[in-house]
Order: sequence, then C-alpha cells, then structure tokens
Amino acid sequence: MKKIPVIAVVGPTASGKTKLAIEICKRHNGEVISADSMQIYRYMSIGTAKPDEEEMEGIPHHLMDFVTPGESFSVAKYVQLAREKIEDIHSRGKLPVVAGGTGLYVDSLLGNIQFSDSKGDEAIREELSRIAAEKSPQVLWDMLNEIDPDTAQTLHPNNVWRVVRAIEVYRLTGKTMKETQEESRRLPSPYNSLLIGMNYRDRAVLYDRVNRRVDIMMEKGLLDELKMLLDMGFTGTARQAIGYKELMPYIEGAVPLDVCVDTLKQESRRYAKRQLTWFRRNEKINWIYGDDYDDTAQIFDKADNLIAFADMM
RNA sequence: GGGGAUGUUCCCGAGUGGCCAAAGGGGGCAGACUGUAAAUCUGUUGUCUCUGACUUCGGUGGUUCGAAUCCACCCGUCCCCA
Repeated sequence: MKKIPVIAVVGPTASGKTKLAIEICKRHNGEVISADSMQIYRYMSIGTAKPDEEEMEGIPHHLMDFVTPGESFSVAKYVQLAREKIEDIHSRGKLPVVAGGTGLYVDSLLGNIQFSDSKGDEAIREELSRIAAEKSPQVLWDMLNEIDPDTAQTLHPNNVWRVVRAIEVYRLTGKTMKETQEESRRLPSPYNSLLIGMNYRDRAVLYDRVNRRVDIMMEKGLLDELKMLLDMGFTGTARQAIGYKELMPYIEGAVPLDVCVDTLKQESRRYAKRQLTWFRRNEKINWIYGDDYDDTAQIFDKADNLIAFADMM
C-alpha cells in the first residue's frame, strides 16, 4: 500500500511555523492540520496565536477552534481526528501539512501510536493521588515499582501524575504501562512524512521573537479576550494555556500589569525551550534556522528544496 | 552636618572565625515525556590539567594557624534627624 505523503512543520513557539506551513500549502496545494493542544479551543485566539483569516490566505485549517474550553480532550482524541483529516485531505488530492508545537501530538500522529480504548477512571486517580499526598510520592512510586518496575525506573517519584497514570493503566487493563506502550507502537505508520523544524541558531533571536509576540498579543487585546473567557466560565485544561494564567494576578488586582506581562514572556520563553528539548531528540527533523537567512522568502525556498529532495509526491 | 543600616556567586537572599565555592528561591542551561502535554517532572549552574587545585563574598590593609564572617580606613547604597 502506498503511504500517504504528509509534511509536518514543527518547532518552538514564535519560530514562524504557521507562516511556513501556509506557504507550503500555497506552493503544494496543501491544507493545514494544526497540532497544537491549545489552538483546538474556541474563543482562545489571541493568546494561542491562531492565524486570522487574512493570515490563512485562504488555506483551510483543520483541528483548530473546535473544542469549547472546559470540554475534555486528549492526545488519543487528537490522533483519531487528525488521521481522519489526513485521509480526507489526501483523498481530495491535496497535501496534508501538519503544523504545530505540541510534540506529543505530532509524534503520536506520525508514529501511528495506537491508544487503547480504556479511558481514565476518576476514582482510581483520586485514590492514588491521595496516597501520594497523605503518605508520600515515594510510597506511590513503590507501588508502581511492584507491578511495573520497568516503567517505574523511567519515572521520577515526584512526577506523581505519571506514576498515577501508570498504575491506573495496570488496574484498568491488567497490562503494564510498558506493555501498553510497546503494543501501541506495533503498527507501522501509514504516512510518508517529511519533518521540517523551524528554529534559530541564536537562542536570543528566538527569545526576542517570543517577547515581541507577547507584546503584539497585548496590543491585539489579550486582556479583553481573557475577561471574555472568564465571563464564560473559564475552566479545564484550557486554563493552563500560557497567556491567560499569567495575567490572572492582574485581573485579581494582586500584581501590576507590566509584571504579569514580563512573567508571560518568561513562561513563553521557557515553553519554547521545552519544545526544543522535545523536538531536538528527533533525528528525522530537517531543521531550518531562521537566522541563516535574510528574509522569509529564502526560508520558504529552503523548505521547498527539502520537499523536492524528499521526493514524496 | 548628626544618627542608624547595608554592600554575598547572573538576580533576590541566608551565612558572624574552620564542617563555605558559600543554604534557599528566581533566572539560565540541559534532560525526561504514550489519554491534563502551553501540562508535569528531573539534573545542573565560579574556573581548571576536576575524587584535587585555584580565584571569589564592595576596596585596601591588618588580627589569626585559619576570615564572607573580627579590626582600621576608604568607596557605594538606603533610611531617619537637621
């Protein structure tokens, strides 16, 4: 069976992924599938740096702006939906271009990870979390070490949530996390993917872009967007999004706005760094360093070279 | 002009004679990551020829076997009185 060609544009926040993905779509008849854990939410546009109508230049964008803040979502759900989108786009003779900074989503999708049917169990989670809180994280970790030493070895006792999850998986399925993960990787990927990573050789350049983008978000009315979300009852995972939680102390009158904005910039920079840590371990990524070029046109051409060289179409 | 306080490693901040290259926090850097992932967690952070050596705690000089810690003077900052 012929594999489906997919181009993925990854990289840290504010690196220029969105622009590049749209340009690739324009040149190669593509459609964008977002791989961003926060752009999935409706009403969160400025803070998640969703491209607006004008920036999209008529290119269809999928898996963006379709979950109401407060609703639950998961990698498994993302992968399922993204697969359908890729099928759909490909069947229409167009090129799927996955673009986003959520490494887990991208890798799970392209790696064709099979998530089992078992969901979560609140009761189990509460019970286990309580053990960590009332006794100690170490006690909980020891429990995991009894049933699944392989996974326990890879987890730090302080990473309570992961330990809880590993034990939960075992209780729910009778299989250890390690077995579950091995099974999830059995099916080969149906995609012939080309990964392009945007980055900057000089970290300061990237950080400067991040800072400037936060300023732009503020100018666009991030505060009003947050207030609107709060009026709607802002809950769930969506609330974890960088851009909103950092401004809360100001809304509550506890901290001056400029201090909150500085924190927001800092958290954004740290996030960019974490994203790099994730993507850098992937040797299949073809990196494009923005500071190697004088303008975006050259970056687009470089991407084109990569695509031509990959000869995937 | 008088009185008081203070100056510590990138930042904040502990440290009042040896156990101090110096607690803790922040930031930086590096890493992990399979149903919350913009989350969660870990390591590291003076230099070097690195199980030891060397240079640091405003400056200079001194006391001492030994000082970031004690003394003298100097420089800077802050507060109060005038």
